[in-house]
Amino acid sequence: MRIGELAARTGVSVRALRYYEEQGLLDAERSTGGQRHYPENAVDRVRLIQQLYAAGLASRAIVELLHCVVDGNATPELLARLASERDRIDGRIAELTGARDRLDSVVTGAAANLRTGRPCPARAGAGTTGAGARRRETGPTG
Amino acid sequence: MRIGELAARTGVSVRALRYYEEQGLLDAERSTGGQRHYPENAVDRVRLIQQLYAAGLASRAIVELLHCVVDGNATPELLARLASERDRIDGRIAELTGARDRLDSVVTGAAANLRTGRPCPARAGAGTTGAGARRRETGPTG
DNA sequence: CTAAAACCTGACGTCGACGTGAGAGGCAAG
DNA sequence: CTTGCCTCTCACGTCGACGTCAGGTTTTAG
Repeated sequence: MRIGELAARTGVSVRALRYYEEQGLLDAERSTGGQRHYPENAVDRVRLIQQLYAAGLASRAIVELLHCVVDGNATPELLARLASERDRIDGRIAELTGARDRLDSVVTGAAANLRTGRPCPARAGAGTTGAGARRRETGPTG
Repeated sequence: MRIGELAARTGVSVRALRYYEEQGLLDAERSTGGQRHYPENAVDRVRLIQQLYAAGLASRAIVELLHCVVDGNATPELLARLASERDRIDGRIAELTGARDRLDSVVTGAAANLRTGRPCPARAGAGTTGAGARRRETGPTG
């Protein structure tokens, strides 16, 4: 298929597909006219790339990973890097979970305020869920 | 405390603290000489800001959230936005979890390759998918 | 054939959270 | 006073994954 169809089927832009090729993430055969032609499995490949990008991996890391997946070239160093990437993702998940809980407590508290008509619980003293909402602004203007 | 101490105690750069002020996330009293002075609770404030940044919230969203937390101004619209941010974080967590599992299977499979000396399992069963849409390619060991 | 898509290669623009360097001023100590 | 560190305000630089515009070519439809 040509680049437009691949873009449509994967949901990524044509520009992005060219960018992937530029980064060595995706290769294509060329027609006599110079147009790119992709095999069916390019769809899955692009989806994998997207997933890895979404995970926060840089294109350079993805390139190496793909070399492993596609060419079967895996060195212990690469594996170590990928494992470390994995751990970083784990860390991010933990961060996000913490932040989500925090945000949750803020939202919950604020919603309660709307109902009670009182100022934010942060001022009243600590969080409703106790998720670290002790943002006691013992400060300036009231 | 002055900006250098706040930076040291929070682990963020001086530049970042000035940036937060520029974005309306953090305010400071000024000495006659124009230097910023922060109260103790600024430490917690900065940590909250960092956590929200880490969660992927943009400074604009954080500003509004802080207005809620600090000033007690929460509109239903703001709450809806924050709730939607929360859901986005949830989505990100799901994305990351999926990507991590995927990465995991690649690493595990590649490690198995190193031991067996065989090419990547992606090739062995590649057929149409190439990059492996199926995460069943994980090796026997774990 | 023509016209219209779709595609091509550059190459500059974007956005966000700062980094970094310049040049000048504040602040405590001697 | 001077020294020396910290701080101030611009204001341009960065990095990554593209967006977008320009100008030309290939493919497809009629």
